[in-house]
Amino acid sequence: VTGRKELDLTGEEVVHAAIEIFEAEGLEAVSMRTVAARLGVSPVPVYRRVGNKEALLDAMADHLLTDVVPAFKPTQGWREYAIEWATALRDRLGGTTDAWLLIGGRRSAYVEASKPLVEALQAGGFAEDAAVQACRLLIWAVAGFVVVETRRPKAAPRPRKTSRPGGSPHGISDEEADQLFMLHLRVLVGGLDPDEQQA
Amino acid sequence: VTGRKELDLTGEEVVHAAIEIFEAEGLEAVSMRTVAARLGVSPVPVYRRVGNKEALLDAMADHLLTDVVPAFKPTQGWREYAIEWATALRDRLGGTTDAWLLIGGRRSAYVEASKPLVEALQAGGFAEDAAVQACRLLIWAVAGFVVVETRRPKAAPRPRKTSRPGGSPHGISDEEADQLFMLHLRVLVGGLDPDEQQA
DNA sequence: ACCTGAACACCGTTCAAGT
DNA sequence: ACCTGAACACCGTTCAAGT
Repeated sequence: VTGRKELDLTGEEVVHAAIEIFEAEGLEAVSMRTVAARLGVSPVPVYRRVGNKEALLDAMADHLLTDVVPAFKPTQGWREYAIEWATALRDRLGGTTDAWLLIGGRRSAYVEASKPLVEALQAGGFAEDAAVQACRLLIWAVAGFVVVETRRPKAAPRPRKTSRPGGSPHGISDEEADQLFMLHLRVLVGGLDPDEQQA
Repeated sequence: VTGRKELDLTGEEVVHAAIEIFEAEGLEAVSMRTVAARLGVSPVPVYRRVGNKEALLDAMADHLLTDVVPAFKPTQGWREYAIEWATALRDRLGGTTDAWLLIGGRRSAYVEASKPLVEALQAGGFAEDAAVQACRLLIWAVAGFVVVETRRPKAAPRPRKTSRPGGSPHGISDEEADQLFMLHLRVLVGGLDPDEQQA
């Protein structure tokens, strides 16, 4: 076996520090320099552990979706579990102000969280590919809700035109959005059928 | 009437220049400085027209969703139109590499594009609030697809770990994703009903 | 070997002149 | 009035010393 060098700074620690900054101050406060500063080192060791900022964001996205979905209890039906699963995912992504910025375009981040749902669907009679497809549909539903409904934090420093006419005539409130999300899930889950070959 | 000063640089021109850079080189190439340079001026006039970068991105998002959806032809049913509408929106958002970055969190950008669909749904028997809700569901479906399936451009400069195990065991191909998007729309549209009070 | 300090080429934004 | 040049406080990233 090769000897493992003893390091006082691990990649884990770097990601952890980045997540702390992210949860406290939002994604734009996360920089290679602020992460390094929080760890009390220069930027160089951070680069040595995580490679570059893109890789750090990848790792943060993975971390964010670790252990978020509930376990599948065989006593419950797959439809019930699918709704629980999607709601847990939404709560996680909607809970942090700009989690969607971190998660968008990083399909691989969903892989771990998907596994219990895919298994539950297979237990419910879905073929493997159909289960994967159904899971993807639910991911889209969650991601769409989060990306559209999560407002980005603002600073409002110099608005040239105070209010555009027609600014939000078709808006809905937060509680309505919540109920509507549940409706979306019910329509989607209700429309899925293990016995129907899809796509 | 107050006299209108004659200007050789308008807010329109600024947004147009920004959109050109965005479509050619992606969102990260759009900076107040690159936009100014393309217009042959210093950053200051750009700030004078659009306020700040956040406001420029808002205007770009509005611009991106202008005139993208087809008109509703009364000969067609609302279900058919809803699918056409969502597909047009998806093509627009998926066509530019990181349009979702621009569109995420900016609910107001969807308002104009939503109007024809809301009208079509009302013509199909939906009450106004039910039509707005159904439209929102479709926006989520489109946004979710785009935000998850659109890969971000990469540079791959210094990957510390070449491949994580379990990288994408549950991935699907692009064509599958397209067909799956259509399935998503059919399930969603099929589940909508003007006569059912929802939410 | 691994760190720090300094540097390079950028950002968003604003200030003090210039015309 | 509106521009430009320069500046401030940041970025991501890398280089040349230092230990």
